[in-house]
Amino acid sequence: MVFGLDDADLKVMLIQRAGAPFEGRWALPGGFVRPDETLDEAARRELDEETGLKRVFLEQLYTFGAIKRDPRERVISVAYYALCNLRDHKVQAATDASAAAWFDLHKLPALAFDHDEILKTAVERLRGKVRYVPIGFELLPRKFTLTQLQRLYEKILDRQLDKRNFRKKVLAMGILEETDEMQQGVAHRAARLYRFDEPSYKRMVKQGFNFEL
Amino acid sequence: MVFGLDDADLKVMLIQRAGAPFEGRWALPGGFVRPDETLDEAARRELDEETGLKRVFLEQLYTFGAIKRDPRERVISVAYYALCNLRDHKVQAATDASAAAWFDLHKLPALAFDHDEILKTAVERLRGKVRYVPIGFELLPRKFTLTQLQRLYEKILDRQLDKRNFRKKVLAMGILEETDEMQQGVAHRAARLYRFDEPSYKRMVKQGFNFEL
DNA sequence: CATCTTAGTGTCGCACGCACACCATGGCAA
DNA sequence: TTGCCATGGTGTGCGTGCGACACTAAGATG
Repeated sequence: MVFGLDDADLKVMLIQRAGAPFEGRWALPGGFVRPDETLDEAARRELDEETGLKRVFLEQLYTFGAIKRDPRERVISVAYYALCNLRDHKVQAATDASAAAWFDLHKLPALAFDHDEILKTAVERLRGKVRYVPIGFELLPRKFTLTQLQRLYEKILDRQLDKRNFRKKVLAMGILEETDEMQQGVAHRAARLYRFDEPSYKRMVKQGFNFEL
Repeated sequence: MVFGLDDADLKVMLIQRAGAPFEGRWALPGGFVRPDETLDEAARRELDEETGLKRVFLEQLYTFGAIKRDPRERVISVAYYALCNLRDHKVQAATDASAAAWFDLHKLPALAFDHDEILKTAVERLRGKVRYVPIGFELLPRKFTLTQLQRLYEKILDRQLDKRNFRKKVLAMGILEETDEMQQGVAHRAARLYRFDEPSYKRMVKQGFNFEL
């Protein structure tokens, strides 16, 4: 699964199946593992082939092994999910002619196979993980405003957060680096841009720091 | 992996390999998935076959897919872990003559294949999960004392906890049911036995309750 | 220059987490 | 029977972090 943040909304990329079974239905991108590659490598290769994305966050989710998942034959799927932002990474449609599109998580079509279940598992994982691991930053451009960050967390957690408390907390963690750049081209007061300070985050984790939002 | 609590220590069950490769080395129990069973079913069947355990907590952990994990051929392993207590469930050695034994997590031999890595992943998961999901109770007998519960958490989290604060917190959650039974056959004041109140825990979760220790 | 939109900032009360020490109980041995 | 020993069981006070809450600042636009 590829999750992306499109200014306002959290979206997932689906591709439309060209052949049977489930012809015309939307499905999660995927493919088969080759004998000479690890699962991680296979996931990265498929991601690249179907979306052109490289060097994004990618993590194994869960392995689905129901017997009749695929009506043709027994298939076991090791699901992975990736996070990216749609600004820095232009996502190209898959090269093999099948249609690809971003879908808002609240407006999903019926999916092929057991992909509804897989997607649901991924959203739960994302929702659980985003609170105590700073993976949310993967969805934002490298430089972002605090308001963007807050909107992101509001989307994922599905509830409103208080602006002052949010800023206070996230700044107090000391994992954001203030840049001297400001937002450009907005029709109101420009906000300051921040950067996620990964090295100092990692240093702090080693000393027992616990990210939590 | 099968984790068990043996009064004092958290242990894992290993079996000694009878044949090549890694003959004589200790390894995690496991086996192959059959065409007519799901992954969960396969995990349960193997667990039963190798330890006689039924109806215990069992959960998928992670899928390991490095290329040369098994020197013979490409094998992808979907790892599961189970929790049980060694009092209520008598664990019998595997029927197929291979030796089985419990090992303290701090005194492990070198394991076959990449089983060290798998086990390490499981311990991390257990350590992370035990704090916000009440799976710790799976390792205790159905009725247990608060001190037993505390010892368990101290083992898993690997640090000392304050008795008064621990009791206060865990009792305040309202997920423990006080029984009218007392500990038997101890050479000091007997402690009261408690039971994990799963129905009321589930009810509370539905209303937004968050277990956390 | 008025208006509009978002940026950015501080306080206070409360609840929770943590540190901390003593009496109760019951078995056992002298 | 009595003393001893080991563990069970209990409350308070302090500090910190969390959540609720509203107004001024800046910059673009017409």
